[in-house]
Amino acid sequence: MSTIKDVARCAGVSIATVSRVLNKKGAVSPEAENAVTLAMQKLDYHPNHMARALVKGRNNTIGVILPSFNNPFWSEIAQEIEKSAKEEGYHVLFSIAGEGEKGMDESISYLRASQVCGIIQTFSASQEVWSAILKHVGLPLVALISDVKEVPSVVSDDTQGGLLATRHLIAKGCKNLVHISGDLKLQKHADDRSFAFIEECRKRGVAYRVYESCPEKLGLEDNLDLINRIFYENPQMDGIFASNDIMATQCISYARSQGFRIPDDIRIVGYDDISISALIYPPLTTVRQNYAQLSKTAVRAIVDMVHEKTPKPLEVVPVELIERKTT
Amino acid sequence: MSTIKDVARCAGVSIATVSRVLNKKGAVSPEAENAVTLAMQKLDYHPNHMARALVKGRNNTIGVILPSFNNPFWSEIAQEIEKSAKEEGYHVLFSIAGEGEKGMDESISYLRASQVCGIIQTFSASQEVWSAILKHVGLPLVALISDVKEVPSVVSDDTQGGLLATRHLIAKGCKNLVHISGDLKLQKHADDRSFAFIEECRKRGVAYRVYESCPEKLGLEDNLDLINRIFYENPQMDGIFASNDIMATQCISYARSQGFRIPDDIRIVGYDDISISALIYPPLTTVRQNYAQLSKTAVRAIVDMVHEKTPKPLEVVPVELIERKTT
DNA sequence: GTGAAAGCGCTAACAT
DNA sequence: ATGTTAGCGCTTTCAC
Repeated sequence: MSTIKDVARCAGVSIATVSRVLNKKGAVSPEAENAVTLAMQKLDYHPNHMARALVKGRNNTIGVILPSFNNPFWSEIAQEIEKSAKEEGYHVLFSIAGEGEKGMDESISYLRASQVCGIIQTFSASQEVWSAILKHVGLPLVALISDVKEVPSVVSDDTQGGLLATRHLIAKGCKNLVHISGDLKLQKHADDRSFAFIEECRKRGVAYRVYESCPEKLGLEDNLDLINRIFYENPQMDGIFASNDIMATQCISYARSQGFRIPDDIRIVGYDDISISALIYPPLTTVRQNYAQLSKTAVRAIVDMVHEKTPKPLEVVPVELIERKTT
Repeated sequence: MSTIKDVARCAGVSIATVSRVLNKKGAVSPEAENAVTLAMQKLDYHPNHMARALVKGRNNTIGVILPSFNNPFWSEIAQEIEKSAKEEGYHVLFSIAGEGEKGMDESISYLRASQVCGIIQTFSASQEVWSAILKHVGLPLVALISDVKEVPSVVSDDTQGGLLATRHLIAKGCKNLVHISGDLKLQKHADDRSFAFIEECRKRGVAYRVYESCPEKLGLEDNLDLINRIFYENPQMDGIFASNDIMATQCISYARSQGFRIPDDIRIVGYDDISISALIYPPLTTVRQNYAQLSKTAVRAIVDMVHEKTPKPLEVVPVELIERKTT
């Protein structure tokens, strides 16, 4: 790998000049510039990010902590963050957090050691874990999806999402609703979907029941057990609001395998609108999270913080009900 | 952010000593070690990866180029690579390649500039593109999924996969098969699935037809057009072998929406076994690619190359037919 | 066992 | 307009 020195020698100039044309900073004569450009090509020169980051103390890289790539939801988020970051001239360094607090600590450690200039954190964690982390981050940090009091957060309008889903089900004539929530112990922003569901059912006098699932466990089998139980315990059930599309998909499969017709016997609405939701049969009615805007806002917030601007403490991104064929 | 200097000062030793305890290299007195450890904790010190990489000329980071996160297939690969790399003591830097040759060039540029010590490349590209790239990589490179002559490659046993799928369909009594292949112009290893399909049909005297799809386009709608056409042109069709699970899922949806019963009227087998395939209804019969072994082998190959060992030019990972309910 | 010093590839004053 | 030089934070000889 050739270095700036090689280029300088080859072009017959000093390294400072090379650096100047590299960064388009400072004045360089056309001849020199030409010589340098040529030399760079000839030597197939690629500037060393590390060295540059070292001297500038900055990386132009945003660290992103994800719980996993298992749920396509996170992949979509990852992809959009990458895109938004690129538009702002930043790179992205992903870290998949292992289980529990330790996993998250490791991720943060890694990202800090990599000198990222900010971290987007998507992992839901209890308040205590957050507090512990916040003590020693010393880096711009924003929470995406999960909402944390002490940190600028960007979330979907989950109350609205819950409302939209519930009202839609009721409007379609459902009288006996079941909601499958995420892990309510984590105090996630997503819990608002569940609260909205409950409140709306109460207000409208619709019978309802809430079941709590252990989410990020990817316990696909655990989910199945839960769904099994739900169907057993709720023979009257005519509508399900699942807190994510994977769960909704599993409900559809279970229902169909038991001979229920969808939407005639049971109506189902999901949450997220991951890309397969439109592909399955019947295509899933769901609440779409705006991945692009979610990601862009989070990236924007990091960039702001890097530039010493203080972003809004909470950004709420609108959601949208996508009516397809399961309702 | 505290540096090694701060730690040294705080511990009352030289930076060399700090470096020694940091790397557990060279002899350090217990007292000194203690003082340093304490100082590191007190200052919340995190060694700077960049600086370390700069001086060592190595990163312990493997670069991975992916076409997108859109198909869950790639997410699963990404996740497994991360896992395998961690086990080998490496980090992973993902780069999502944009469209075409330029996107790939940019990705490679970025990864090289980031001083990764090797690149795992999953993107299918034409032979010319590959040749152009190979000229100036100067870095351990391995091709995953896509098979490239000049580069150590790790692939699934796609011939076997195609055979398994085709035989299974025939064994179930199908007489009129359709295969939806990927983009055959790219000369991917995956094309072997198609060749195996064709050969087996010929050998067994089963009527067949092959349709080519433009894959990585995520043209979900394009896919739909194609499927539509396939059903229109093949009223006799009683079995489909799709080259990936997403496509298979779309076939199922289309078939069901047209009133076909699965598997009674049409049997469908997919390829990949992405995690949702087991969740949809009916659960998809498919050829499972062994993500874990695929990834581990690729990582292993990079590590070998870093250590100046030459890996096998081609590793073929077995596949497995997972029979579920669409056949 | 420990410290001083050189240098990894680069940028940013400071000279010229 | 261009070159010289001092570091960025770290590892690694080489003395002591």
